Amino acid sequence: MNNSEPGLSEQILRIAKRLFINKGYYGLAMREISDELGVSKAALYYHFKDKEQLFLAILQAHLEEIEAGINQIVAETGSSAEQIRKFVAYVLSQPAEQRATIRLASQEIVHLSPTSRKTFGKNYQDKFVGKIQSILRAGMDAGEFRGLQVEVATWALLGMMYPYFYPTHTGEKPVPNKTIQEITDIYLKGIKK
Amino acid sequence: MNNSEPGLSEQILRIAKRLFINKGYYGLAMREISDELGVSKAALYYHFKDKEQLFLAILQAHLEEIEAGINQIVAETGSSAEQIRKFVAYVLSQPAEQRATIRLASQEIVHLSPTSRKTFGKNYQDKFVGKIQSILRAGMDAGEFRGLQVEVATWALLGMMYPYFYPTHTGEKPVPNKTIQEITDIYLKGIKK
DNA sequence: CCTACCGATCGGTAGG
DNA sequence: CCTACCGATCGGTAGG
Repeated sequence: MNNSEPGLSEQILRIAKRLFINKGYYGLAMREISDELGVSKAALYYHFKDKEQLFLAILQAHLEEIEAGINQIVAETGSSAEQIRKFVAYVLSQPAEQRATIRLASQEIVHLSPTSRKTFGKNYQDKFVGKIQSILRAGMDAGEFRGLQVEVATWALLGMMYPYFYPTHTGEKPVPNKTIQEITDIYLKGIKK
Repeated sequence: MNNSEPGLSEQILRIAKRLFINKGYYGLAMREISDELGVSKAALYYHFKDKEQLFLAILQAHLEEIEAGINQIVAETGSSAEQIRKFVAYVLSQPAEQRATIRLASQEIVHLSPTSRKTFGKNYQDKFVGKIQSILRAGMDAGEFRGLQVEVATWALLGMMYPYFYPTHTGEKPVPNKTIQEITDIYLKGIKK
């Protein structure tokens, strides 16, 4: 028999994601999640081994979403500059909570166990940062961009988007198109030959 | 009689700063600070009302240091582009711990009481973000930079430096001069007319 | 009475 | 999945 209900695991992930974003890893008690869901705290531990694994599941799901987005852009789009433009638009057009999840990851991984940190760090590099590096490297090889240190160029781009990953910065409102365009213009103008 | 000893208050601030950077606001127990200093935990509460006030004192001191640095640059330097160049060099040439303090502030203020958050937020704007805004606005008015949204241009600059505020990113090593130069080049090329 | 603390313990809460 | 709990540790404060 198919279960048409949302499934508690998914509900936990959804609520916990919102709460982790607003309160941080240590700032959120497991109790708050169960209370909002109207279940016991022990119920959370039935679906997730511990707090760390719940947190990682949230980050992992988000990482795979982003990876899919980037892969699609790279597959569909022509020039490296156009790929960068699409990438920035894609990320900054996400709802505030999705944007905040990227910040959550880079901000709170220090609080995880060395093993989890290493595993997630590798995924973060493979599915996200590395993809951007590849786009930039291709653009440099093609003579589209200047010959910069690829890592420096990568982090310059990610850094420019970072302020919009803070809920306090934009509130719950979407990033205006004009802002997205100006950010992209500054960056591309800055790295183009 | 002058007291030539360092003074416990200053020692607390120094140690706590390093620990807050590595463990975050909730991740650091007051006990850990007192243990490293070889004093009792109660001694901390003699010098600082509570954990929040200790944390704020650290951020406040750092903010005033940065403000002084920016003020000096603005006073000494000619063109807006040159001021930006000096500002980036000044911030990224700081030791890793100093760089990490800026990240600490923007990352952990959410965990403070609304009153503290508001007060510090105003100072952060007045002594740091607002100063950069002024430089960029002056550069735009003088026709040195393109006509961009000043806030967008400000956060693009701060964002580009942000990755170097993470200890994990550069380790304890200083930011290489070549990297500082490339970051500045990308940004200035991007906003110049 | 003051300063600069200490040893011990308070009420609550964390993850499990 | 729940009720009923645990070991430990948290920030903060008592008297002296």
